[in-house]
Amino acid sequence: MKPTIRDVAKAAGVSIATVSKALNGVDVVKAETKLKVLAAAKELNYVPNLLGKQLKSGQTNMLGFFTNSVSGPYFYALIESIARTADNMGFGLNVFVTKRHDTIQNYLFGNVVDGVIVFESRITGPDVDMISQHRVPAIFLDRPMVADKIGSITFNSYQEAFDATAYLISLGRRKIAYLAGYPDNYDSNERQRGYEDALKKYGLPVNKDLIILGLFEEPTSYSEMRRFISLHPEDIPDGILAGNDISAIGAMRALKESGISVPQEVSVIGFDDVEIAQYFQPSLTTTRNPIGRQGVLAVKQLVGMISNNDQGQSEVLDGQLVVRNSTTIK
Amino acid sequence: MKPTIRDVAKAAGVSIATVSKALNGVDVVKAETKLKVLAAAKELNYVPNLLGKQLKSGQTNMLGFFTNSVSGPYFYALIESIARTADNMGFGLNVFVTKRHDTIQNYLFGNVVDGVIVFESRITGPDVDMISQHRVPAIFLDRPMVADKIGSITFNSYQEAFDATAYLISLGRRKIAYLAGYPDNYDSNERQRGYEDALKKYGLPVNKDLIILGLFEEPTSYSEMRRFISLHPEDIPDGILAGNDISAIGAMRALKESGISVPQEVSVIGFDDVEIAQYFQPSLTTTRNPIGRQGVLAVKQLVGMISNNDQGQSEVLDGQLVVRNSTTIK
DNA sequence: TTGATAAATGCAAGCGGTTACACTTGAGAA
DNA sequence: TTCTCAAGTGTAACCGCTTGCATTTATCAA
Repeated sequence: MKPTIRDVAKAAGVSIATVSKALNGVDVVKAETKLKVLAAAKELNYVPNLLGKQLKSGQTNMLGFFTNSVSGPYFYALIESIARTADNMGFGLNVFVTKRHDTIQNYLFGNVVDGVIVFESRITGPDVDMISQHRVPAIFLDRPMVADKIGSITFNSYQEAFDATAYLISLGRRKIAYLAGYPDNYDSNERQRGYEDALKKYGLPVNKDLIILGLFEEPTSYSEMRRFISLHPEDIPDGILAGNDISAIGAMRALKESGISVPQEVSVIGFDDVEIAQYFQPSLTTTRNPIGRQGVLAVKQLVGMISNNDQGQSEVLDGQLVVRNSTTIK
Repeated sequence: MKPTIRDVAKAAGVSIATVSKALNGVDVVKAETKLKVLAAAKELNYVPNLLGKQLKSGQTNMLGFFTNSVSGPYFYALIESIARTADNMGFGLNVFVTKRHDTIQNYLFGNVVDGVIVFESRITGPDVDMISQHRVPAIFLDRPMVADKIGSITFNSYQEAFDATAYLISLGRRKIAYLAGYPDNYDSNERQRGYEDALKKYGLPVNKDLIILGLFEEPTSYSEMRRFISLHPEDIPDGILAGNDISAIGAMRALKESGISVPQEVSVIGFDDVEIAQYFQPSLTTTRNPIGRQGVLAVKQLVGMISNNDQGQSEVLDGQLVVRNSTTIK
């Protein structure tokens, strides 16, 4: 059986209280005793049961990451930075990809994490109320939000889309499509809003037929793009603003297969600047979103709320257009 | 304060034992009482503290995933399938990306997970002994391994590399380079062994100069490939077996920049068939490794060990060559 | 009505730790 | 020698839950 603190106490010939103090560096134990305890612990390969510790202390030193998906390069860049930062700050990371709402609740409020990072559209209003009520510090990544012990780190999607669209227009593109993401996704909608406002600003018509539903995924973007091309063979746009990079890649594949040249006939812009964007042929013009920074800031703000009782705040990160070879002047 | 089982008991006018039984479906409680308890629990927004539960029951219903990296498309495909399968089987997932060895030990043996999936070269012999001793069920993904309550799910890297190399030879390629991964990585070494054995089998020389260190990463593969080209401009290989897909992509980028055509002058084969391989231009010939299946099987075997006391076993998955446009006959 | 039996419920121990507080010990002062 | 006090150690309560077993209540036959 796994040794407990009692086994160590017995082996060292002291009480469990002394073992606890010796092991946790509470410096009231005599140096000699401490050595005895340490030796006994090592001898038995003792590793403390964290559950006992956590139950007693009310802290788990664990962060939760709740998400509805973990697929796509955006997410792995995000998880990477969250996991690494959490580790650096002395926290472990729990990743929950469940779709079951009751499971989410159980983990969210089951004292299994000290705080949560949320990218999960199924966590809605009532849940947020519960989060407040249970006083679980939370950071939202998929929408701006601020309340007691609740904050957010989001991108400036509206402005980025506005600028990217304006850039396409400056290249002489006049018929620009938007490849939308999930219908109720905040970023996708903000990007669409920025796209439409830019069109208006420069006197171009806003045409709902040019909104294509790519759902942030390659296959969908590819097939919807193909469908669009076959439906309007004479009426191809000369610019595409894709909801994210992988979506842009799907669109470009469809264009290529239809013999339409990128960037000459159609210029394409993505979002995020995920790793593959620069390696792709043609390399992708995109808005670089500081994904890694989003993860870092999320963890830092969260840990601040947990450890220093900080207030939550809504931070908005600016992206930056990176011009590569998928866009050119018309 | 967060309500506890005592609060619910008080509100429902019963004992905590009854609350526990009512809430956990132990069907000895009277229907009427159960209703009262459920109502009180809902009224108070009661969510049980999982730590108490876990400490008492000795089960956490959590799986741990220990890895040294989470970057690259291989890992996110893996995490995705692990997380999803774990969820389907009623387990949560803890992801540990820490480099700190003592942290690994604390989490690994701190009763915070019921079993672990390991892709982490820093977990070596002594740790494995500890794992056995602490009786933590474990699955290794980065090396074959079998012992009591320890199993593995790996790829048939040797055979896959042998076949891929043989395929390049069948296309008339005679000077084939191997773009190696991490030096002490099992898969990378197995692939190299298969590559070398195929060369020997078909009477081609094995030349250590043709082993290029790509480290499984795009930038390294790109720069090492460039370096190779500039050092031996007259002596470019006509085939490249890359340690993984992203590495192949790096090599192709370098070749393209040097004006060397793929697949005509140099044919390139990757490993894994990650999502991007099919979308890339030229689309990548590669060995499809069932990454998703690796994750699924890992979780299933692990849960079998946890719940049914199954024996650990070493499962080896076969890959399959997928021919696309990065290879052609010479 | 009473007793036997079954159905519900409650008491209390215990999971493995931490920690307030009480206790023991020994050194130095009176 | 006796007292005081600091240093070191130990006792026991507690964190929130589950569960074996004792106890209470309900049911029904005699």
